[in-house]
Amino acid sequence: MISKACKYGIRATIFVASKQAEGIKLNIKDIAREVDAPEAFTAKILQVLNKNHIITSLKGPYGGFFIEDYQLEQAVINIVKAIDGLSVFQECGLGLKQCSAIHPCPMHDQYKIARDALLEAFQNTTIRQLAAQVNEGDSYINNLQY
Amino acid sequence: MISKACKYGIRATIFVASKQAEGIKLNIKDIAREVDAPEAFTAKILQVLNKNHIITSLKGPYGGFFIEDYQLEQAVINIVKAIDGLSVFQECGLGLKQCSAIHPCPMHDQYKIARDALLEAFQNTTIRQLAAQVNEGDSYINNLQY
DNA sequence: TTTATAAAAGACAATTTTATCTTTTATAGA
DNA sequence: TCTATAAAAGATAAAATTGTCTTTTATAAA
Repeated sequence: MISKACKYGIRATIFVASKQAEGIKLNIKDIAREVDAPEAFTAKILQVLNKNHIITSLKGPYGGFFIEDYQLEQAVINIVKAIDGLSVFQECGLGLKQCSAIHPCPMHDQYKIARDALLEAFQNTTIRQLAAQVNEGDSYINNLQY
Repeated sequence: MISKACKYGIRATIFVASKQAEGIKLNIKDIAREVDAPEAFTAKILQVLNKNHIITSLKGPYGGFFIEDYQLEQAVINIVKAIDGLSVFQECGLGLKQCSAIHPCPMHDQYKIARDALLEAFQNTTIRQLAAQVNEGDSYINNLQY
């Protein structure tokens, strides 16, 4: 569906966003711990997110990751775009290289409904909205430990 | 979303199903060529499909793959189940190990809509329906060559 | 300017998925 | 029974994804 890297990236972004009000910078270790993702791998992903202006980073002491106001308004699809690309939202459900209304695979219509629902989910949701949910305690970005 | 193996498997099954009326058996080479999939890999996938009673195979001369009447009525989700398992239809969109109404990820509701649409697509479609579409020339299981 | 800190960059390793090749087994017909 | 045929099974290989470790670069404060 969406790569693990991308899922880690979204969770990390939401976490950073959820701390924006506090005006602090977060380091890799804290982010990885919070979202339950491998630290070094998370570092690589955060690098990509910074390069794509999803979040912002600053090196050195008192450095770390944070998110700027305008970045909070971005739709989550931009995170997917930065890490996985947009192909999930375009590809054929049965793997045909070209699949469209004029040369459809047998599942084209039904699959398109699901794929468009996915697109809508990621397109119509901003990072700010997700962070707010977490801050209000309505949802979570980490795993329950049992 | 769904593995390449699974997509090959669905296309192969539809092809075999589309030839049912002719009462012939198809060999690996012909199936692989038709659905534009690597031959040896397709062989492995057909093996799994046979084991899971999605299609039927017979060894030896005049052998090959075919589909029986009762197998045509199966929903495509059974192919996915045989090859990838059902986790796509259950997993969290952000990769949480447990994500449900009581411990939701921030995208739970929107993602569930897409995931359920996907489930519906695969659950409410039978192999017979897809084969019929192909036979009527309304859709395709191979790539256009350009 | 020096030192400590934290991310960036680069090299590498493990795992999973995709793909191929060889040998074995089943089966039909001569 | 022998032979030819086609799938099954098994062993590998290649590629992609996930994950780790080390070195370099930027920056803030003393």
